[in-house]
Amino acid sequence: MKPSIPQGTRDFGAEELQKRYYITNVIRTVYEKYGFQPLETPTMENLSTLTGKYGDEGDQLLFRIMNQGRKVEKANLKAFGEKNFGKFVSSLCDRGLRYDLTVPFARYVVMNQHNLAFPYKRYQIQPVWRGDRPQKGRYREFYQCDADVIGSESLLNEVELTQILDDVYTQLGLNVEIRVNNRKVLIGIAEIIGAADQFMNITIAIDKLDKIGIEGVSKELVNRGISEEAIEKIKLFLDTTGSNADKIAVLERELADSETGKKGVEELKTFFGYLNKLELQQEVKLDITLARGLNYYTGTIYEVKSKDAQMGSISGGGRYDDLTGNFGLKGMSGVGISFGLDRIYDVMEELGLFENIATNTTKVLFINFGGESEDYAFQLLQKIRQANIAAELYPDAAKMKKQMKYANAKNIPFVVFVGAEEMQAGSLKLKDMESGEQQSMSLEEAVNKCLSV
RNA sequence: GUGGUUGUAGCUCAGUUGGUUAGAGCACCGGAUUGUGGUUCCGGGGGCCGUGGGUUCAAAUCCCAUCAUCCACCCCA
Repeated sequence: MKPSIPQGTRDFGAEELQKRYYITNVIRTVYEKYGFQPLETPTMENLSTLTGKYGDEGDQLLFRIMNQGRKVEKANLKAFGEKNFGKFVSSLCDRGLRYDLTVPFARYVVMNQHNLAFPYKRYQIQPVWRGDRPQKGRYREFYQCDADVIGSESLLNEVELTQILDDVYTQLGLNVEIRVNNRKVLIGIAEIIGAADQFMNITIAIDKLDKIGIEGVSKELVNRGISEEAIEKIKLFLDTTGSNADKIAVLERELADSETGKKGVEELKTFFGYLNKLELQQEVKLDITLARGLNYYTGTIYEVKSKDAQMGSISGGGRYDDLTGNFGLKGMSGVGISFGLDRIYDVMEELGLFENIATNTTKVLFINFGGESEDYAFQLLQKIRQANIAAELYPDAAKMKKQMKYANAKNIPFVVFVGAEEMQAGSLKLKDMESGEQQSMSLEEAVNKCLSV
């Protein structure tokens, strides 16, 4: 049998993991600096928790887990006979793999509402699964690094999440554009042009502006059944250029007749008002065409893209007013962001940003000469580890060449020889593998030398 | 879900109009070198040519199917 792994999944070796840990450590540290606390939830959730939260498209991408044992009796054989396989499969599955971290978080909040201190700020770094066709920057199993605040409507939360985005990407050495918009503004636009019921169709179409241009968007809108008159009005909004303040001024003027729109504009003004008093490293841009985000977003929405690499969004997020409402807890507004670890990794790899990352490996390899010297080296090994130095003794008295090659392959900077001479003298011989220099010294001297690197 | 790309050694890839025993580089193993690696030199092991079927005297090469892969669309991190 040829070994293989499922489509869209990957193994991560030592080198990749070191880099991935580096990224998540930066994110975790920043999250904690802003007062977020960790949470982990199960890999699988009940399907009733997951379905209906991500739109039809999302539901189709959910990985379902087939029932086992007698539970297969629940299978809807009638649906199978009618070739309604979607329904048939659903009748066979009660659970699924988590599709994101936000919905499990909402479920957790509702289940633990009496024990949590609100506003509750949690971060969560775990894999999620989507039954998408894999391609560049898209995997079926990938890590999200989420932070959410729930139980507070203050826009200060939005501001702080933006600071977190800025802080993390600056620390990682990435040059990004943080795009911000507000769903209420989008709803306002839909109202003003007299197509409030077409809100989703409109946002999906205008979201593609930077990809297919204004003509492409017009065509898309026509296809989605929007009237010519409405499309002309939409174009007025899409043409808006200039600074964030300029754009807000235009929105304020044009959306004066929409209550929801006005609210959205107010929120943007407050948000940018705070933001302008901060010194951020990355560019934060109001983008009226930004519409992405899952179904549940209702206010501010975020999206982050690398300026130097071609890659979809590497972070996303937004405010959702009623995520916990589905689970019976009303009036809980939340806002959150998510870093896409795998895409950030791909971008950093492409830009060569990992070159300066110190990879932790064994610092010292003891060459094994067998017999008494093996025993002696083993004792020294214990002492060097007590000094908190990562060290290992080659477990077999293999040929010197083989042991040295092992040190090279693992990028071990120091090799220690303890043979008959050294045992006699009570010393050891330390070799610097990079320079090739070696000298006899005491254990203490060797420890100091290793610690100095 | 739709469209396309590519599947040959552990890895990256050659392989002519179908024609002897399918190659190279890197990696691996052994030797030159029994207490010193990276460089060099010599030697060696490794392949159901993705899988199944078909055409042919003859298939890595042509045809069909299937699986996998990467890319684009859709959607998203």
